[in-house]
Amino acid sequence: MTRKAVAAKRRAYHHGDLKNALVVAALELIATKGARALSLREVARATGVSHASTYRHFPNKESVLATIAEQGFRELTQRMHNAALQSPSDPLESLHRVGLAYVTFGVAHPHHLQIMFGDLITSHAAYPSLLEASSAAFEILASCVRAGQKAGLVRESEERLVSLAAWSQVHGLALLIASGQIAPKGSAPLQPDKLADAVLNLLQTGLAAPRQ
Amino acid sequence: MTRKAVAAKRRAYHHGDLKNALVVAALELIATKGARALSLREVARATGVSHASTYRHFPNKESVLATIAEQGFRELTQRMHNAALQSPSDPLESLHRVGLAYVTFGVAHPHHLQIMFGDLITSHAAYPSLLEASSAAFEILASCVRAGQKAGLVRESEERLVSLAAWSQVHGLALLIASGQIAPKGSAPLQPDKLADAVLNLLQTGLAAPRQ
DNA sequence: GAAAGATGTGACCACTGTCAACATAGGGCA
DNA sequence: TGCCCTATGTTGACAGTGGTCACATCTTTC
Repeated sequence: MTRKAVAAKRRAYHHGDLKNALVVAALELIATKGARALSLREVARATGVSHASTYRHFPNKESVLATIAEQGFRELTQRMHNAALQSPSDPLESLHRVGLAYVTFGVAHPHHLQIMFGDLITSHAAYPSLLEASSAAFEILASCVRAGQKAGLVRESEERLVSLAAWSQVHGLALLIASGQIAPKGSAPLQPDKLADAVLNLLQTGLAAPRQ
Repeated sequence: MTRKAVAAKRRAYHHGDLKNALVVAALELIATKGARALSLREVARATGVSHASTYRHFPNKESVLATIAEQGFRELTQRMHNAALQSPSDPLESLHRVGLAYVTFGVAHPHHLQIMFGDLITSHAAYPSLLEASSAAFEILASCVRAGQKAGLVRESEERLVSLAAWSQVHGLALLIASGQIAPKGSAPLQPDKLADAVLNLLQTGLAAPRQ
């Protein structure tokens, strides 16, 4: 039997690698109907499998959400990493690009963001690999800050504080945009990326007016 | 019959003002078991009332959450308002205090924050009074920014952008703290308010190192 | 080829949000 | 006073959910 035939057989075997199939189906449903509306039974139905089979691959619903969150963090990390690479010689520019990448991700995948940061997952600590994935994302940003400090371009306060400030800035912006909580008064709907660009500039230079 | 007696009678009538009682019970449950775990039936049980009675006062579960979110925004507004009043002559200081108040609220009521900004409420637009309450909160911050600009202490970019930057900064920080997503590597658990203080200072002065 | 283990299934449980039919208490009107 | 109407609360039902269990079926291994 050729390797291909074996693979085909394994695929046919009671349903192929169900675990992945389930996650994929879940992602699809989430993208259309939102994270909160997700039901394991519907995922199973969409995959053409009985609802109980899910429990052969995940201990419970939360753990499939954790898997999805983890994937989200990994993609986010990837995007931020790529962004940082684009201007290796200019840490401030890197920081800016990384922030943009974060916001862009959030705008593109608002539901994913909800799973990653909402309260659907009771305790992230219960999923070590999830924790690790989210740390990796944070680490990208932190390393940009460190590089900037080494180059004398970023303020010399404790690195963790500076990173945290940058993180919460982009995090807050992404969430506000993703949850549609923007533009209180009737105003031209600014493009998210222009908005992010402007806010990130302010993050760099500060809100206070420059002293004359 | 005195007005008091009438009120007392109305209170006794079939259960007093159930609507409020339900909201109070819901808040209590949320504070202990989290927003996601809330069930209308449990709320009814805690109030000592049949499970369907809720539907005499709210069209559905989401609308009781919307009521709670609205209350949250009103309290948040109150807190920010008080904070701003504490240093009426110094807009930058006001801004700082308002930000602190926001974060403090989030730390004190993380579950409330989830209801206000999470995806439990599908569309805020469906609840005009909720929308109004959240705008009021934002408006406090915006007015601080305006005052600062008038005094020449805050950067003269478009006011909405500056407000948005400030908003997303405190919002992001509050959410990160509230969701326990802080301090990636084993490190001294900084006090949330000290953290907020430092981050808000950075917001004022910017991340970039001052030019020599 | 048989035993052992992994994977999928159907029946079942307790629970939920929501609805419709019914019960009851009070306010307004004769 | 007595009666009806309406607002409020109750009971019972329905469909859908997360989760568990004993059982069936396929694969691997010896």
